[in-house]
Amino acid sequence: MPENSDSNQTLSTKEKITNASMKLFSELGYKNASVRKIASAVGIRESALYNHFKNKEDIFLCVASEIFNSPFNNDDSPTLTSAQLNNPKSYLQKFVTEYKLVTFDKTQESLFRILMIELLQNKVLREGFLNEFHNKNIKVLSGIFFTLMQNGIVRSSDPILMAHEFIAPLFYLRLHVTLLRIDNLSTSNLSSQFEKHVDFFWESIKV
Amino acid sequence: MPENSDSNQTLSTKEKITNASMKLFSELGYKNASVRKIASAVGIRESALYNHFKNKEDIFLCVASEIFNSPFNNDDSPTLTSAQLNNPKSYLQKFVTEYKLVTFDKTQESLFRILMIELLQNKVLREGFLNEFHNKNIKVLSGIFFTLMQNGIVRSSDPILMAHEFIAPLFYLRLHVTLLRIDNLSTSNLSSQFEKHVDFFWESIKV
DNA sequence: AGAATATATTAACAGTTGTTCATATATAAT
DNA sequence: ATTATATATGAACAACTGTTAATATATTCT
Repeated sequence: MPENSDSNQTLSTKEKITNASMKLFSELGYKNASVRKIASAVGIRESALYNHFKNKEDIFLCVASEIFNSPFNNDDSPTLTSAQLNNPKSYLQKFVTEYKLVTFDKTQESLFRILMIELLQNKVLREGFLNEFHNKNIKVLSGIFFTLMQNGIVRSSDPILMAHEFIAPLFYLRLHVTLLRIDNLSTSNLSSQFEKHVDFFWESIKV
Repeated sequence: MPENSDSNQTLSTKEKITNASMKLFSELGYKNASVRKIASAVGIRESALYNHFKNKEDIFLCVASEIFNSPFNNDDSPTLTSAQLNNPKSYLQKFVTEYKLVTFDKTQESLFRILMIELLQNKVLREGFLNEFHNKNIKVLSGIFFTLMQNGIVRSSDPILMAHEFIAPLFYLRLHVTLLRIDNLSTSNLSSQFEKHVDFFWESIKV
């Protein structure tokens, strides 16, 4: 039996629930997204939810589990190839392009909203944020900057500090975009700032 | 009649309510901080709250109004004195010291938590964040960078971009500290990063 | 002193919450 | 076709929500 999750029609009830929950959690937060709201968004009664999930928290965990396995973390090669060593700025540009893509992707935006809404109230999300979002990025980037420093391509400094300085404006930008989009405000000004950041940063570290 | 708000004893009931509410809102968020929890934290019944505030939202607005009139925004002279022109790095250091102070201040931390918890769900807070937190800082800083550029003290670039690059790591750092402190984790590593940011940034822009 | 005002309490309200149960209706397996 | 399984429904539950009303107790004013 075809259990597709793609187009529209042949979605299993369980998938419909997670989709509707993702939307409602990202708009209302955990507490305000009641099981009745979720159920009616799916088109069933609230008691029917319990045939697919143990309870409300189970639904949330199912949605939240998607937050940290972004496409972002997988295809990032943690080591520099010699080709990338020859053009380090373009490597940073590629990183930022990916980051920008995630920022403007609809699904990733919903997940990011959930993360930000519940970040201060949910320990699991906090740990995921620090480990998967922050530390993983810092580790990858600081490794790259370390190599670049050793080869005399960028100025000598603390690689971890440099990674922090590189990632922080991207995160800040992503949050900014997310906030504007909630109120349907234009983000065209911010869109180009991703690339400008790379330019500025490269000017800051190139030797 | 002495209506002090300082030490401990002679707090008016209204002040007790706002204090308890600030604590509960910052720990639980708006929805989870019920009027009964607030009342019992003060030591009265929930109905007595309505002698001091119109409703729950009124309490929240009273607390939230403190978020954006931080000591931070007032004594910041928006123009550079000639003395500051002679030592521009120390001006940035002063800015960051202030930012760091606010980050580790207990009251400001509670208010920042409330802001971050409700940011994505409360339009007023979103607007306050963008206007009072972001735009005001960008305006002050970009003005300074503009002057420094004109005097050939820092490298030529977009002053607004430069302000963004300067403020983003500070915000990211503040969020990071806030998250760690929720779980009573050590922030000693991060504490020194504020100063390191100034050093790194100054190296990035000095001509 | 007594009158007036401010602030507290108890009780109740209507609505919402997450969850469970018995039961009905589809779908699949034999 | 009959049985078994998965999934839906409607009703109910206890707990909690913000808020109001009637009433009691302090505090302040004259």
